[in-house]
Amino acid sequence: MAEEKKEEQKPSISFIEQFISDDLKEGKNDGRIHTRFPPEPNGYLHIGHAKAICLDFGMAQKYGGKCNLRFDDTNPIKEDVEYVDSIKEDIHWLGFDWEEREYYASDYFGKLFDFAVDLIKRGLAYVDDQPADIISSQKGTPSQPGMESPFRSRPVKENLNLFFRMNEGEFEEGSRVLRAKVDMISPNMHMRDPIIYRIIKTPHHRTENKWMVYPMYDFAHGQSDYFEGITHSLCTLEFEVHRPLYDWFIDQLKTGDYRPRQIEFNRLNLTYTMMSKRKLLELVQEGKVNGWDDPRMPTLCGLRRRGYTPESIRRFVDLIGYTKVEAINDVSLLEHAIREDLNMRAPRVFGVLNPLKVIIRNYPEGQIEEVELINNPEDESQGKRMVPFSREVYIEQDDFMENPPNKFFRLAPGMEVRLKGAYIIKCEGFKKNEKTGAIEEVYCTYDPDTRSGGKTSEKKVKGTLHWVSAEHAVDAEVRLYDRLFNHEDPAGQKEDDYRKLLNPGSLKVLTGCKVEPSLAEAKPLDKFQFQRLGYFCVDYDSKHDKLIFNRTVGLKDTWAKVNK
RNA sequence: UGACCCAUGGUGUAAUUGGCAACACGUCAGAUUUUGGUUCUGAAGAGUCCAGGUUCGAAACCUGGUGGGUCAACCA
Repeated sequence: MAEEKKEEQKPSISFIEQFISDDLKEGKNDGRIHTRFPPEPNGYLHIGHAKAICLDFGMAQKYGGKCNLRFDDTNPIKEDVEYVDSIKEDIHWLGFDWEEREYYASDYFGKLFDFAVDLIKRGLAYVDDQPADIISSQKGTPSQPGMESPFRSRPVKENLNLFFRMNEGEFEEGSRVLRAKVDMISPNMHMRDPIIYRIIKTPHHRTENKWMVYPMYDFAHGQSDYFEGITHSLCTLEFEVHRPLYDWFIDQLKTGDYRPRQIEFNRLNLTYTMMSKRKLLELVQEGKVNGWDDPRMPTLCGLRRRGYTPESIRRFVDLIGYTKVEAINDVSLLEHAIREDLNMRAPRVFGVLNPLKVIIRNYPEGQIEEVELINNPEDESQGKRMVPFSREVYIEQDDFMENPPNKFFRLAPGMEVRLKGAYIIKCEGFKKNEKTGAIEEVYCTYDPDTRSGGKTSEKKVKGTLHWVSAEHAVDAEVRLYDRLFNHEDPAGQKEDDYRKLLNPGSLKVLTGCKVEPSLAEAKPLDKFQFQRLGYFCVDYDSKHDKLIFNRTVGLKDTWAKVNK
């Protein structure tokens, strides 16, 4: 029949992918695509980097090209192998691989030095003896042109001599720099005779003491791309104004038609957190969080420890897209991505965070039944498990109210609920601490005919609770995480110290939680859904006799919403 | 007294390149449910920053505004 079939929504591609596929169609670079991910090894990767990684590796993958990993290690003062290792680990964890193409800007120090010498010889670079503040003031401002350095027309021979001696270690750090001779009155500040080499005597983590002069990032980055045959240099928006300078360098360097094409895209920003490496480092150093992998951190290692999967992060990145608009993405979209993933994968278990003892008075003392529970209703292949049931069980404190409001489908005096997978129980009474008002125990009876799966288990009740048999329960610590900052955009608040915006309640540690016995052997990073509560992940600190769970994210809770 | 970039529901993105503004998240209803989860159905919410212009037709092209961002490290 002529059924009007819905037009399959063609997945739209980003403007970057559009450029790439156009270039490919036009046969540029012999139809080759080669990208690179160029981190500086001076900190841990965060989810913002994940956005770049997914693009760099993703485009190469999709169009049959390659993606290099290149460490932009041009500043030995800030960089360290510790970071090199963590960066490699995080990229692999995310699901990408650079094969044997692990490069370093420091691999090109020789070539870069030769290029600098070449520029000097061609009268396109000179040694400036002035101190930093003078050079800086001569640069002018964005709205005022700069002034030429008195050393700008120094003879080639003298420049050469000085530059070599700079590298011999003959001069103090800061006493001289090498500058490219471009244009001091350019409206683009980056073109005003940028410094391209400076003296640094701190040993480099890879080249050690071989060099006394180091190229600036701007003098290393574009050329490194060129040396590696990169076709598409994808980077974030703030490098847009650097592009003319990179082009200028490549113009001096290139011998044929080939040149990398730089395309800029927007950074990833997330509500209630920040991506500034410097500020994240401060949070770590000042003990505001417990290390780079604190589950509240937006770092990849933090998210990993929190229980996020690489799939969920890739999915999230895919959802937010790449544009030139500076955007702030709602964390709820990230949370949606991890829920969506874990819903399919995480086995369901019973865990009681704030235990309240229920005594089933008509259940035989000493009797234990094993009840069968489905591990994951979304995935039959995950099978079933047996969970012990007995006369005394723990339920959640929130699941009992002495004076319940309307539509409270849980336990209250005279009300019936099902203990999931077991029986329907009815509340006959409770013990209350008269001083504190705390409910200490709840007394119930059960209906033996209502066992789940049994013939008469058709009986309907409004509420179903999770539970853990008191005698079989395993103790656990549970760490509940909330947003790190109270403000949606803590980094955007210019005046205020971002530390004042920290959420004091971002970590709550619960002890004495009760979880079902099947969890006793859970290993770090194992993920579960604590039924009716959320997704939880075993922490690295967890031990066989001291289980620790991190809450990745709560389940959607419409009851909490109406109850507000 | 500058240069460059940007502007589409609350948020993030689309709109096959000039042809009925769509999707996701979020929100709100309802159905299903032995998870107040999931799933399913539906709804509200922008007329595309503003003003002109080109065109039969503009979110898109042009001009001028407005608003936001980036650029003045011997950082990357």
